[in-house]
Amino acid sequence: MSNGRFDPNTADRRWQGRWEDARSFRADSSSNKPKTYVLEMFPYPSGRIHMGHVRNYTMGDVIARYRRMQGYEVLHPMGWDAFGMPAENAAMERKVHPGEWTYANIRAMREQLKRIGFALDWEREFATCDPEYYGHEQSLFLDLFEAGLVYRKESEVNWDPVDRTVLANEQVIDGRGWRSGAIVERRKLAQWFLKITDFAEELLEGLEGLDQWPEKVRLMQENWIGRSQGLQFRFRIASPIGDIDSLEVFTTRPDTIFGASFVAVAADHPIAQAIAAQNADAAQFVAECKSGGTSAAEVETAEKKGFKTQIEVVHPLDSSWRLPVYIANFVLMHYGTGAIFGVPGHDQRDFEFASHYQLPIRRVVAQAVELASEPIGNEAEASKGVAVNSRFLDGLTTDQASAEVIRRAELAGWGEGTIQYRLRDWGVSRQRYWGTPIPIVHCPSCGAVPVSRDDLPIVLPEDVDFNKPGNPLDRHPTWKHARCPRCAGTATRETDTLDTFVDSSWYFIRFASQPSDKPFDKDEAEKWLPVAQYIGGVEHAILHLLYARFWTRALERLGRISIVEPFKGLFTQGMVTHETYRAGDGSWLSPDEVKRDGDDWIHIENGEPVTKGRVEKMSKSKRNTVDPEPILMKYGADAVRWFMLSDSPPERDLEWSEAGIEGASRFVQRVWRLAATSACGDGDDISLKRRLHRSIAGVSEAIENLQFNKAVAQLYELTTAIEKADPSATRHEAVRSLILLVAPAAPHLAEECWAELGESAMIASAAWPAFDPTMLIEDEVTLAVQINGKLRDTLTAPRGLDRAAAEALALASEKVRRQLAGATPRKVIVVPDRLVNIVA
RNA sequence: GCGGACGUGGCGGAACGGUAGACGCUGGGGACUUAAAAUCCUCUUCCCCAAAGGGAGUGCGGGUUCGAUUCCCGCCGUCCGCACCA
Repeated sequence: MSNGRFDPNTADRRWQGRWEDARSFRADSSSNKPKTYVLEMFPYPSGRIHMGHVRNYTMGDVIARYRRMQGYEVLHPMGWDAFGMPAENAAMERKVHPGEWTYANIRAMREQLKRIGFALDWEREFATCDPEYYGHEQSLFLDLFEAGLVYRKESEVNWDPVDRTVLANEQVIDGRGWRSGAIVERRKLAQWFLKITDFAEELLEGLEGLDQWPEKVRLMQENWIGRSQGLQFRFRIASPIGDIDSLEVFTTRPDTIFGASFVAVAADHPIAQAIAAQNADAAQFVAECKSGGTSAAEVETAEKKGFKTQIEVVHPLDSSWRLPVYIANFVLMHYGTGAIFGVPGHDQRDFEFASHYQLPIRRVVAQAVELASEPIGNEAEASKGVAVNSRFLDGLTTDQASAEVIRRAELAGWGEGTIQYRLRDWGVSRQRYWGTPIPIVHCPSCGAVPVSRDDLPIVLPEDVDFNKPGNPLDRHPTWKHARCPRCAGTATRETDTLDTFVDSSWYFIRFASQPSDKPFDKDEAEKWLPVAQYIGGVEHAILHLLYARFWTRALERLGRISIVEPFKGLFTQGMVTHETYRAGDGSWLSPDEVKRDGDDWIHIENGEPVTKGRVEKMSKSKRNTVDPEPILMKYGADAVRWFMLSDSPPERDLEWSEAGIEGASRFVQRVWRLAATSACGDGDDISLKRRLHRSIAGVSEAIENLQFNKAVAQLYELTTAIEKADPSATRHEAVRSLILLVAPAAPHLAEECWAELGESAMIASAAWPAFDPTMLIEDEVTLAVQINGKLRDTLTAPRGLDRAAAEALALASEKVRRQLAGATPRKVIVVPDRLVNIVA
């Protein structure tokens, strides 16, 4: 065993078995050690682990193992985000039950994860499709329901008339259903919503405290919540239609109120609907607006169009001033009040609309009062300035004028200063089978009634048929028939299931505490929460993270938990990428279908030339994926883990390459050789000792800052230094320390080396090495000598040399004397122990 | 359109305002070997030069500074998020 190569094929399994037997990574909530919670975003059980998972979980594992070695009790769990559409698709395609398919995938992926040797507490594993988990979720839903945070409202969905199913936006391709190819309709269905908007302000303010989150993610959430302050006010309709006698609008620029030329409402605004009911032309225009696409390109190019109604409204600050009302295609029903007043001079959309319909374009804001009569050019001026042509507002700044208009509106009662959010309530209804059933019963006399808690979990029926279109829950022969929990009359179960984002909004709490009689125990959960370090992809920067933050705050409001932010530290890792290859006919080729031929690439099968494309995210469609499993078989877990941490900074993309994994594998063997050949020598090697302590400090710092690529580089340097050193007691000690430093990233190798060095305990329970700060200070330093900022020489000098001595030393340099050629320096800058800059 | 990030050798990337290119990959040369693999040594930013040495250089143009990859201003390019948000 003490010579030859490290053999991961036997070693990996052996140590994984030892860890499992010793329950090395079980998180003990009764431990006296300080606790920490390391979590990676749990995977969807698609059936196979991909490189993105490997990278994500390797990073988390390094943190978890590093913390454990530092003496923390670490919670590092794993589970499965197991509900969702792919299981239903598989059911349709392969005639397997979604549950059967999902659990088979979980078994396969669990084995794959175990093969990589992650320090996970598998005793806490669960899947969100376990009735136990979603039963608790149903009870939490009822908690929110009782707290008034759940409501039902009509909402539009994408409806596939052939498959008779609701489609997600991503399933609508060019206006057609992805499977049926049928033209998708917009249908209104009564759906359940969670009042996330109640928390808009808190969720926004809370971002400020998240100083261990990437700035980018905080900004994305901030923009998503989209707070804007302004005036909400009512126009009186000159001639009321039916019982509608006023029209409410929202503006962020009340200061431009005297620049109004028109008022416009969205096509689905009640006023537009009322008019369309009486006027065929209006009805046609409304229909046209609804059929327009919402893609970025279409929106960009869509012309601003309107339908002029017969209605006029009265200007709130001048009762003799009438404004025409249009139905306009660019006004959105879901923002503000679904109606606007148009100020063409100072809003680009309004400008385009007014130009089209020859409406007045007035200047009411100028950069200076003197410029009041400057005409508006060929685009709107949205910038702030001073009010002009605005009666009593003239001369006030934009902010002052806005405040004044709000003051008058509130005084006179026709409007009030308000805050609008872009954030909308969270629609959680999904017309699908494979999800958490919404625990509600619809009773003809009592309405929507929550299920009795004694009946939880409401379990999905097993005997479902995916061969017919529509929601299997809805057409199941018996499942939906129920008794009303209130009046015991005949009633119908809700057949919608919850959005899978609900499942992932509290799983991190369940990991921390999993009693069987309730979703979690407050005290137990709070031993671990909040998650100290959460790691996942940026694709979840908005929705998942916002929903989880909301859910946690909602539970806090209900007194169920006393934390408000679930994730203290967040890290978003980059993607794993690979080169792409295309055959002559443009079809994508996978990496194992091509080979190198000098500087070119050829198709192995037929020898034809292959075009090498861009490096892109690994994806099935580009066929540039690399399956981790054969790589793990060939190189072992540690080489793969090591490669995942090397080279690229973790927040950036990592390009997979054969050469890269080879390099990682070489390093694993180098460390093994050092351990296998190290002997207890005699004597101190002070320079190696310094090098070692610098490495311990450097690697620790790099891991703390999640700069794994830097930790890796430092370990390479240390390894080289040890290899080059002569045998000594220091060298043997350095090898021991190296093994400890390498352990979080390459744990199997580390265990094997540790045993080889004669240790009887596992390195999994060893302590992280400490460094001696005095060892970081060198007694000789290299002084850079510059002339006018250009490097001319480097000198070795004792540390702590004073300025005069350093200057003298520099001026004595042969190279400096030659460069100066007798000239007298005008000035000399000395940075002690670093450099001397001679200004000539 | 709005918001943000990034731009350094052949490649991935390092560099408290202070020796640019650590470390890895690739490539060249060499050692060991019958040979190969493995391993080890060595070179590898560009230009001039036999060498010693010199010059240029962190997307482009300016600025601040004794000194700028780093700070400031203005461009160019790439990528990401949001998007008719009133």
